[in-house]
Amino acid sequence: MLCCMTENKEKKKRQGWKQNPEAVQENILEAALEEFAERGFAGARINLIADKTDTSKRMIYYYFGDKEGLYRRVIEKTYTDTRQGELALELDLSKPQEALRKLITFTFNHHRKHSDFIRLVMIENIHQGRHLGEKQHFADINAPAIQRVKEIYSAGVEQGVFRRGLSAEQLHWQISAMCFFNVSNQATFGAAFGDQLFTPTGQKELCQTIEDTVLTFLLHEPDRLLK
Amino acid sequence: MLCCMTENKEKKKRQGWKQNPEAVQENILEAALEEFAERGFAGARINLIADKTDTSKRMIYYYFGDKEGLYRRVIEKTYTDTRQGELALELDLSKPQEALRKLITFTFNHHRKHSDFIRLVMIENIHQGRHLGEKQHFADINAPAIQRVKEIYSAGVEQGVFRRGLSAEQLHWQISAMCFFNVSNQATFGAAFGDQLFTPTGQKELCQTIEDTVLTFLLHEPDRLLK
Amino acid sequence: MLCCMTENKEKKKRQGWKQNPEAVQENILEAALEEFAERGFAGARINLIADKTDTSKRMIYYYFGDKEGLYRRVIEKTYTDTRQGELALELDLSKPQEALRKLITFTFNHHRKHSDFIRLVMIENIHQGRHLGEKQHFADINAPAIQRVKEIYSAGVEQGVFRRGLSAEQLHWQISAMCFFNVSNQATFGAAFGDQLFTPTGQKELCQTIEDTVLTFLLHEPDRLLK
Amino acid sequence: MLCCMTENKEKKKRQGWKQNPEAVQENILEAALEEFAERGFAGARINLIADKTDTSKRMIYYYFGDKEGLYRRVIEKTYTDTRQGELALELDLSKPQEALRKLITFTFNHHRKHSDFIRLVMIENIHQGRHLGEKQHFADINAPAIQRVKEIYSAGVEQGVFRRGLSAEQLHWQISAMCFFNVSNQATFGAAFGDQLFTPTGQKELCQTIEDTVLTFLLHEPDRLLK
DNA sequence: AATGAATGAGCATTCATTCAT
DNA sequence: CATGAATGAATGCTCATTCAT
Repeated sequence: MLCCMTENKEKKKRQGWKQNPEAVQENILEAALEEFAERGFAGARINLIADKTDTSKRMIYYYFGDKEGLYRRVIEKTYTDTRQGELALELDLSKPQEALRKLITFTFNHHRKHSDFIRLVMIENIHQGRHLGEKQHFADINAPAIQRVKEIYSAGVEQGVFRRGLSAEQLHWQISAMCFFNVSNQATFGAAFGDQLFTPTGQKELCQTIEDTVLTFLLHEPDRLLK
Repeated sequence: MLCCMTENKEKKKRQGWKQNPEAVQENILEAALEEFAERGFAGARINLIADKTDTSKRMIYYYFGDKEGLYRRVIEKTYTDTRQGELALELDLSKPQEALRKLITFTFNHHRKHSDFIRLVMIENIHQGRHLGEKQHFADINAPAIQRVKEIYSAGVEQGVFRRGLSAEQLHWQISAMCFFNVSNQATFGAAFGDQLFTPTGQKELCQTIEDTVLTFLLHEPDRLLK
Repeated sequence: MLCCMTENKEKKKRQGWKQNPEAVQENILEAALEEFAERGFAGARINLIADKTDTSKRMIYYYFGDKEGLYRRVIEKTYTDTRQGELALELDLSKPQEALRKLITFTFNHHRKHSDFIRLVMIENIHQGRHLGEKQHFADINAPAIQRVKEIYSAGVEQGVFRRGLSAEQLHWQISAMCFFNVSNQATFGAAFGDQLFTPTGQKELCQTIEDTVLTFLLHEPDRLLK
Repeated sequence: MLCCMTENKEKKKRQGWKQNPEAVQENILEAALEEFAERGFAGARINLIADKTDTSKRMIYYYFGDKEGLYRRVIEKTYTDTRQGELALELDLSKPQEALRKLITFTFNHHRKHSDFIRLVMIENIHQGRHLGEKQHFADINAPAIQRVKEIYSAGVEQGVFRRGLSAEQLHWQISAMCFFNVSNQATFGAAFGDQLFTPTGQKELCQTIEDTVLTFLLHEPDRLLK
């Protein structure tokens, strides 16, 4: 009553929006995103999520069933938000090289700014993708990402700028790999090899390098006569 | 009746190596590696680690102090083992292109085979590298990885095969990024975009692509006159 | 089989008062008082406290946070109860000597009857008073004890019965010391010097002696011309 | 090996006196006294005692059997040392008042200086004197303490200075009570009623008061005609 | 729709103690 | 005499979850 009861923290909650189920759920999802991204699924604490919320622990169970249900919804929301954010980017397909560089720069910066998303993806990979929900639905959410690359690549091939025979999927994979790794593995890579790559100028150069790498690969036939 | 059984498992333990502290520690570390890699730090259960062991839970605390101490030692061991495994690879510096392809193939396959290592690195990145121990020591362990690339690149430049002005660090980063991502993000990438990349042939092509990408980048000056 | 039983005791618990947080806390505090008084802080076992309770171990943590939090509350409650018990005593200030004897008899008997309180005070002194909570609050709880003595002494001085120049604080200290020691050190004193003082008649005489000692001190100027 | 193994602290131990069983035991007893006095029986940790020692934990078991055996020996030693210390005090029985004041001053200061002894006695009282060993032996150790008072009192009565009919036992009890309580309850009494009594001057006055109290009681017949 | 009270199962950790040499 | 390695049994505490209103 007076002292402890760690589980019932007095909280000054904005009460105005009560009676609005969707807002309450949204509010819970935001809190959960933070917590899951910071501590992983097992490390996250329902109590702490509730504390970050303007509602109570009981409501989490009311709306999401259990911890896993909440986590699933967080994952889904995070992917959806991310892909929707990407759709806002406008590309000029008449200049395929420029478009591709723009897409890479965008992805690079987007991932840097949304480390919560990156962390959540890592966490979900540790869980071997068990919480991605219905496969088809998940695929649908993500389809636009490849589509984007495909449009640019096709335009480039049509204009005779890019070489033929490459798959948009692999191109997207290359871009993803480097833009993702840049954020996901910064801690260990920096500790192992120094932080030069992660300074502001290091990052600018790295982004440039990724663009150059992908573009060079699109422009030049690889040499397999080894020396 | 049922409740206590977890701790009393009749275990057929090899008793021969008792009184051999190093073997006992090694045995614990192996069990812990599995468990941490599978469930993360928070999700790992000391009891389950002990069960995989030929000794008891008590000995874990005897030798490693607490869960975090054990985890730290697992991380250190995993990195050390990995880097030492890499040193076994012999490269012929007189043929830089071939050497680089060989290094990439090796890294690609090594990472695929050691998904425990990959998972542990991901986990540690989620923890923001808090358990890597003394920074200098960790850097020392990892230094050879860059050194390898530097030797190949320097040889290539000297022989006029590779273009000048690139950093070995960035090259290592590129290779790492793609070989690591291939394993670390297989679950989410596969679910989002299909498993073609992760079939046996898909993987063969992907490895080839990584090699081509890096080599092309080393051979051709990038085109920055955008079209 | 046997090993888990301590926690699963079939206990006939009065269920009527559930959902009554204050009663539950009170119930826990009583059980804890017994246990702490009997075994000290370190020796007390949360499981045993829970067993003496009509609720579960979990509720101890729910309401008191941890063992120390519970102990703190027990100490506070014990002091509060004791001081409040003392306030019930009615004293006739028109007869200061009688009033003082009555106060001493009361204190003597009170301490004998409440050996739990005495033991808890000893335990807390061994812990060097670390759990007494906010100093001012603790002082406020105890203030009435001195006030009582002060009233009697002032009345006695005004009536010309007691000599001037003594402090109520020291008088309270004298009374406390002897009434407390009588209970607190009975075990060792009895073992060392025999149990005569602790038989019913021995105790009656001892109480009388304490009264005589304090009163004689109040009536007669001490002789410091040593012989 | 490298990091934890909390139980095997590297200790720079004076090795010179090894092979001397009595010195080893003495060394252990001193360490144990500190630890038991500071934390009580249940709170004391065998590991910490061993750490304070110049020998190992195993030796504690070798010489003392178990924790309780060690504690018993500590109690016995403490009482023995204390009583022997008291025998050093020389008293002039031709001046009984002076002798008694001297004895009280000595006891008062002795207890202040040996708070370890006081704490251990408190602890043993909490354990209800269960570890005092053979009763007769313990009584023999303590007998001199009363004897001392008896000599003074008898001398005083013979010289017509002290009134007749009092018991040396009670006198010793009075002195003990106040001198003991002064140290044992300083923490709680100070917190409850302020620290004035425990400042250097406060203590000087308190000692004086104890002397005055006891002597006045010895010189004046108590007044039982209450007013 | 909402909530404070309640909880069983299990968690990391610690303890005094004994074994093997 | 001496010691590093080993251990069973508990200990304090936490977790996600459900009850009762």
